[in-house]
Amino acid sequence: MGRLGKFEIKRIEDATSRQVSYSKRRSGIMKKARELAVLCDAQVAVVMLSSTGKHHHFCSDACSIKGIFDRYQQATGTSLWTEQYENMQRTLSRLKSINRNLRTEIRQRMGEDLDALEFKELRGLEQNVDAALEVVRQRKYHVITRQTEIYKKKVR
Amino acid sequence: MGRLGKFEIKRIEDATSRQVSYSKRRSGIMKKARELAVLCDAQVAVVMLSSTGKHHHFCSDACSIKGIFDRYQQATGTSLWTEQYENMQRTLSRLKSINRNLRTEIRQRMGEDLDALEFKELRGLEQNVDAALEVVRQRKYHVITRQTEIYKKKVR
DNA sequence: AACTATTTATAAGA
DNA sequence: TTCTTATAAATAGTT
Repeated sequence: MGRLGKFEIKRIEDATSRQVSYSKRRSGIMKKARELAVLCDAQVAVVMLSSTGKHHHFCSDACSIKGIFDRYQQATGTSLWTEQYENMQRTLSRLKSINRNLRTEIRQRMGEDLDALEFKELRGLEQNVDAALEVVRQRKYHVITRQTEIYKKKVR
Repeated sequence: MGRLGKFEIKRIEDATSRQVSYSKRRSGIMKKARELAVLCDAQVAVVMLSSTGKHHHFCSDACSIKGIFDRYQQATGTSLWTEQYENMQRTLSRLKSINRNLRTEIRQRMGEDLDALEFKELRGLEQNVDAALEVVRQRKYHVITRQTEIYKKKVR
């Protein structure tokens, strides 16, 4: 027969009883959630993961858990995903901007898109490119010289 | 005195009663959720948004709603945010890679990091930088010439 | 916030 | 799982 007395809230050790309790109480909570949503015109979402790996959920309204959670986030001001998401968005646009600038710099170093530059900037760019040219040239000579020496050794 | 009869589950029209009911039933659901979590060793998350803009939640475990939802997502296989998130991650690393390459190109055009380049590449770079230098130089002369003309006109 | 008449939920048993 | 039943728990209406 029924319950014999008050009953303590602690983990049910017997696996079968635990599962039966889960099933019964789950439907109880779902019912309560639905009632609360209807009676009080509230939005309710319930998510449950059982110890056996099963999962169930209840969701008022148009049954979009994501929707309710997004609204919850907005309401609480605590951003669960939003913060991370917005961080990524910021990083992304920052990278894009840096990228644009790098491309512009390269184009200018290639002699393109110079219209926006003033005389001083052009002079700076010229000197910079000139110096770079000298370094590249020396490096080239260095490489060709070393290669020639290696070749001579082989022939010898 | 107490409840006089069975009572229909439909929106409570009286705002005060609705609010009181919300409050009472909310604590009821929270209690049930906690009991389920403990008794059945389950993970439970409940989120509620009242019609008056208040919000409450219950969460078993270490009280991370995000955690439970992430696990729920994993369990159901439905990716609510994951897909979007992974897309952004991909875009981000792509941009970072492009960025790295652009920086390398610039450094090489500045005469740095040339060790990795072979002779052919160095010769190509030299020719490219040389041509660019010529363009920049001509542009500089163009600008200085025009500026001088404008100055002469002003003086005249 | 407290009370209380009823309805509900549910543990244990079948 | 589903039903039954004894009992505990929840709660609508009232104060």
